[in-house]
Amino acid sequence: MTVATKLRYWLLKTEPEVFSIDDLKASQDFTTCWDGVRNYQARNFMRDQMHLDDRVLVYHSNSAPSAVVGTARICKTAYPDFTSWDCKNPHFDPKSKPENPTWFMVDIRFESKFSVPQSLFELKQIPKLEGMELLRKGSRLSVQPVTKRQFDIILNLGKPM
DNA sequence: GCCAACGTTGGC
DNA sequence: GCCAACGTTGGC
Repeated sequence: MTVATKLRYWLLKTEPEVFSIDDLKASQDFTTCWDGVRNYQARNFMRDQMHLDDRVLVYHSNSAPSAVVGTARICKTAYPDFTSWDCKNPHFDPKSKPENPTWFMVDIRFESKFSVPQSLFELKQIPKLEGMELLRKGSRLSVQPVTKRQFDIILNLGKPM
């Protein structure tokens, strides 16, 4: 029996001072583990809903300007975030144990960098993006689902190199 | 640096 | 279960 898996679309936030789209592009095999997510809703999206080859918008938060800067793909589905039980890691969480992990991560692979980064300010001007989670006031979720339509609008405007 | 909008913790 | 206090995120 074949299981039909629907391709999904996501937005992942990262602070470029910590890990940027250029860092992703420079990573071994263009790939990195998306560690350090410590929010249950974000974890649940990663653990329960991300499929192989799902598409990702990469967003630079806490930036000048904050913007969607490129795309990636999910290249490994959820597995335990081992940084959570490393007491020397800044994302250490004593309640997460190897035998019963609290936190999960996925791997993503660089796909494209935008020649025209799509700043938060610009995205807010686009009526068709109304309702997008990223644009909601006070939105802090670092792993967000986006619709295909939202993804395509931003991809087209971003003009991947 | 400020502060609004969260999510988490823990007393009760 | 309620909610105040606290810590964090992230725009500006």
